[in-house]
Amino acid sequence: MFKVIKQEGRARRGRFLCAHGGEVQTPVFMNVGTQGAIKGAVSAHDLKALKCQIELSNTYHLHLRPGDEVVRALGGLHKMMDWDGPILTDSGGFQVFSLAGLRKITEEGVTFASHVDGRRIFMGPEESMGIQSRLGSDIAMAFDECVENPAPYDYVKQSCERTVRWLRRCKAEHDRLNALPDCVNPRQMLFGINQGGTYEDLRVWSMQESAKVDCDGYGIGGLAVGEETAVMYRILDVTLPHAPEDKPRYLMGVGTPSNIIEAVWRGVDFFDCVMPARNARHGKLFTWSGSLNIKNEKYKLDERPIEPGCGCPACRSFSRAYLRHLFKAEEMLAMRLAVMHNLWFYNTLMERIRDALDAGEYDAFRAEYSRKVEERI
RNA sequence: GGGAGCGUUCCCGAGUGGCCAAAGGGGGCAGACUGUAAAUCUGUUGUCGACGACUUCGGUGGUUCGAAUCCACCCGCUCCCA
Repeated sequence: MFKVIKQEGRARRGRFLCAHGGEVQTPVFMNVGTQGAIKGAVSAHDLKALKCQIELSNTYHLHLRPGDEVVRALGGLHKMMDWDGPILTDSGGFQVFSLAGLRKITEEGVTFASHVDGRRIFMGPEESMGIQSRLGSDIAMAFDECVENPAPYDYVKQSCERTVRWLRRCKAEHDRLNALPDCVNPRQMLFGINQGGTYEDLRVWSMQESAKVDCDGYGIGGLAVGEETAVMYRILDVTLPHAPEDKPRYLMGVGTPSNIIEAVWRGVDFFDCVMPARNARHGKLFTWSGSLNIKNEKYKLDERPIEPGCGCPACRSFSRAYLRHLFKAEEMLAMRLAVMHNLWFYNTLMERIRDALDAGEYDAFRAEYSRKVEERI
């Protein structure tokens, strides 16, 4: 399923096999399409043109709309959105965090007030697995609690212990569902999730316990939720040595280009983040020499592409000045082009990370770009 | 020709004696955004040698301790009747 083909320090260059789309080259960035579409009017077909290897969707959102039974009736998520590559579904654990004002947590699971219509919905490990099974994704994420930061030690301890108990329930239910004769995707895999906030002992414990459950990969959750970047890196430093070597590690929801470069260095293989798409919608675009706000007045007459030499659909044809105009005029095309640029940038970033690892020059790559991509141009 | 209104800072538009450099939108300028309740949110937007000062509410003159607010005339615009 997963094979590390080259290693430099803790950084890994690998290959991962999925039911759909064949081999995934890692390190990889998964492009986020929460509701089965990338926000900004970008389709699965566009993702292909943007060098996307894996798409990510959300259990909670698709359960609310259109409903996982509807998706199943439509032949599963791949068929519905016409994407034949791998799909990872997030379990809804992040919504336990982001919809904090609208939920209640017990050992059984979490009761949410739907943000769509306010109705009560219950989701526990079994429910999340059931929904993800009906969606037919290639990778299901375990149902966890993404704890806010900061949070007291005692709460984080009890929460991450419960997340481990939930993982065992997820695993049992996942195996049962995959064996059913009418399973949408019987080759669906399951990733466990490490939690523990900013407490190193809890992180290590969580990783060790999760590793005892036979998962296809392990997510590192609950990071980049307000803590200092240095704290996130330290958690990766102390936690990843306890993750199984032969399974992929997925740093959930992270992050900036620099975060990714640094996390790869610490042994992470999978990433996802709303940042490239959301920032693009808001006019912040990434380049190899830093980020820029295309809405700024200084681009009014700038006839250069966002990034000279970039091969994305926006840069191949359009100027900064035109893109700025489209943003100012609130044309949909502005967001679409901007999102495509940022996703292309992220997917290209991963490509270059892989190339550097293949060449055994990752340390040099990291030294050159980790700081540079954070600058403001 | 007769009658009734209106003119506010880039725009629209509140304000009808002091608490008004003047509400609220829009527009402009800038910032934030990390497993997406986000095409969202925040700041700022008269000038300056700036915890104070100066200029501004069509124009001019007046009343008043004090005027965007009251009075007179003038300019411009709108509507109704002829």
